[in-house]
Amino acid sequence: MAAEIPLHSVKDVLTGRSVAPGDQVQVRGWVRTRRDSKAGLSFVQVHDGSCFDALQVVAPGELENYASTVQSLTAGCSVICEGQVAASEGKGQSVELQADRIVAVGMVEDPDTYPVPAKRHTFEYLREQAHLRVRTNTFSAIARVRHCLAQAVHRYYHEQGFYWVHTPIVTASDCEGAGEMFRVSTLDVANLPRDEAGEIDFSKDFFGRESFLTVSGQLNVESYCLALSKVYTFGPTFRAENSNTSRHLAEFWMIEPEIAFADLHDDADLAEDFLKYIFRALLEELPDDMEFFRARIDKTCVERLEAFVESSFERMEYSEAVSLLEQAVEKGTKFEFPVSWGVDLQSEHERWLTEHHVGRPIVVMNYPKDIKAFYMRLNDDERTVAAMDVLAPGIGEIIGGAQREERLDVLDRRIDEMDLDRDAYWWYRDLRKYGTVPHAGFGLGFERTIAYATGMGNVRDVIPFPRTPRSAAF
RNA sequence: UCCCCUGUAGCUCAAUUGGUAGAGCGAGCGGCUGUUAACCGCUAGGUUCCUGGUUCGAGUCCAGGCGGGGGAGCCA
Repeated sequence: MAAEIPLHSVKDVLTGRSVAPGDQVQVRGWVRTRRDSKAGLSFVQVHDGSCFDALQVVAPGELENYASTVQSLTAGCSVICEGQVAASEGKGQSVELQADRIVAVGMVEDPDTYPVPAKRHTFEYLREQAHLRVRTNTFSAIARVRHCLAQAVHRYYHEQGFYWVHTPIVTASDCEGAGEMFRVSTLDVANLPRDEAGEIDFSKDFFGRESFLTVSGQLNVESYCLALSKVYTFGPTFRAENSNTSRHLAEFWMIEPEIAFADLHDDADLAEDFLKYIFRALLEELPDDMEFFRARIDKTCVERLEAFVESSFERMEYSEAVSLLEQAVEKGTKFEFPVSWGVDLQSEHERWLTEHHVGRPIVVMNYPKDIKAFYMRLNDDERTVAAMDVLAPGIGEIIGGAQREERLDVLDRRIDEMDLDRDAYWWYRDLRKYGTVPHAGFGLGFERTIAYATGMGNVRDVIPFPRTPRSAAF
């Protein structure tokens, strides 16, 4: 693999950014298809992940390994190609590579059983081939979108003066209260230590107490917020809920900003500005990939995002949402579940609001206190808390957030009302004793965001190796 | 966890009232062509998810299990 010939990505060659027709270049990648022409040449589509399109490599019959190797190339083979960049004689691409050397680095040992040949596959099948599905158009595009959005998240917060805080993955307290948790233990499950009462003795466990994988970085990040003012987390989150839906994963990534000296309206403003920023970045940076999603996955995804970044979120009080739904019922809309003030909105209600009533994302604010978490700030009406959900068409709840209860006496009252243990929250309560301030934040599900942006219908297809109940292959 | 649907060739699916397995795509070979969802021909490819039951006979009917999908709940 001598290096006299400069290596370039497929993207370099196709965009002409650092390569011009006539240049000698080397390109490395994987074969998507090969088409032979008995005029004595073959066309090999080579992709390397650098962009959506593959590079057409023209292999003349004069290559010394033409018959022995080039004509045996099939989908999935890895190759190194050297040659001259040239304007294409055919339709479908502006430039191509006129190869004078093609090295097969790794052949596909049995093309008949290669799991992802160049043909249509269902997403369900490709989930079982998660190690190879990224070689397809769809999944390589998803990988690039995921990267683009992740980079945009960090760039946005960095530019806005936020600090990225690495909250712990392992949590040794059970006070997070956001759902079922995965236990982390080094105890021998076949021989558990017991105390005198016969209970499992977790003091013998690795951390000297029960420990779990985090279900949210929020409580921890609040402590950093009350010193650094603007912070966020972006990392993996784990929920052991037995949820079997297209929008739940047992392991997913969540972005949780937290801002000090801020109320619920500041929180909603941040959510809106933030989402617009990352979607604008996606539209600008990956037009080819987004065009693919528009053409093959969801015809409306691009116009939806374009409208999203130009319009403002609909904002609505919970009470207003309930009366709208009640009016809809009076006018004949059928819901499976009844609506009345005090009950949580069902999926069908959220869908009606965001898809049917306003047709774009909507922020619902100030929910009844009895259906929300203890740390959400009690409003002056004493019956609602400063909570918000951002609902998106097709996905449902994409953001859940709140202004936090900063008053220790009210927080303690709420902890007691919900039958929780004040001592377990001692350090969280400390934050209210020592220089407390109004503050707020939210959690954005990263996979739901990607699904919304691309029109992909299942979050299992926008994370490389999905973990769901009864499924942790790969 | 609950409700509904589903499991046949590498993949996507057919198979009449229960009667002994078929197509397209993919793959291999050949033909044709600066090709590009290529096209034409030929060939290979099956423990019909598993276990048990009914029957002369089960891909088909019944029971249980396992896997997959959609919806609900929980939530992001």
